Amino acid sequence: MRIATWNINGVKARIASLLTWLRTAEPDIVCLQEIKTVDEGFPRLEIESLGYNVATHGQKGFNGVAILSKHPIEDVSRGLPGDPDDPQARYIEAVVPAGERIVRVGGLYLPNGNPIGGDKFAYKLAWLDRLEAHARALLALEEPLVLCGDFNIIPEAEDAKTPAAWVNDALFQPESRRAWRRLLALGLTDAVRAVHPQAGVYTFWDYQAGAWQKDNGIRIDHLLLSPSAADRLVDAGVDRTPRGWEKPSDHTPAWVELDL
DNA sequence: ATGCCTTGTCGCACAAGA
Repeated sequence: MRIATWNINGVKARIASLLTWLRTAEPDIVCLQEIKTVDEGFPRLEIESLGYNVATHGQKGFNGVAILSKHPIEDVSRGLPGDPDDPQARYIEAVVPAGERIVRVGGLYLPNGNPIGGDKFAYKLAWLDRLEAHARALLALEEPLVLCGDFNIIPEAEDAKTPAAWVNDALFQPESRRAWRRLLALGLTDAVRAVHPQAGVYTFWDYQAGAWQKDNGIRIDHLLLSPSAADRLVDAGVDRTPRGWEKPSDHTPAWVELDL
């Protein structure tokens, strides 16, 4: 069972690349972020024609998340618990049956949080508090769980080509990184870090200033595993190929293979 | 120090991204 996460920066602008990648990478489950469309605008039929089920949590113009799965998608919930008045579409969760077992998948698009010290940074930290509380509740279920998506957090200096450039950015603030470590302290495993502990594994390269050509990247898209999912961890990694295509997203997919 | 690109929007510039 291969589960991937990809911030595609606009599903309508990226549909051809998405279909190509689905055909070649053949992931079982994909969490998408920044679909940037309402549910009615999501290119559902084209994706379903490749054998995927689709669940979306869209929003006009910004944000928006989705889950694609070759297996049935059950018990879908939309929105991160903890603030029913939060209008931003940044979280979707579902249960996917996998043979004798199930896997619970939470797809998330964490707020960017810039500039630091403002309302947006406070929203990011509050969102992280809500995520920690929800993760704690999910871990109590003792299920195979994958919490994945665009966390907008650079966990450590080795997760950036030029960490000094990020010291005043919300993605690399001590508060953001502390919240990340609190998630790990709950018992969640950073799958890509577990398989690739070395520096230089990136998932995002800015469109500007030739960042991709210089490999001036950061690792901000992550897959966190519950203990029972981590027990079944076979492999994990980052698929850099779509970042090199024409009209790419600035993010590229990260993935995990579980023996479910 | 700033913009560098890219997307979507009741567009013809701007917000938001990271």
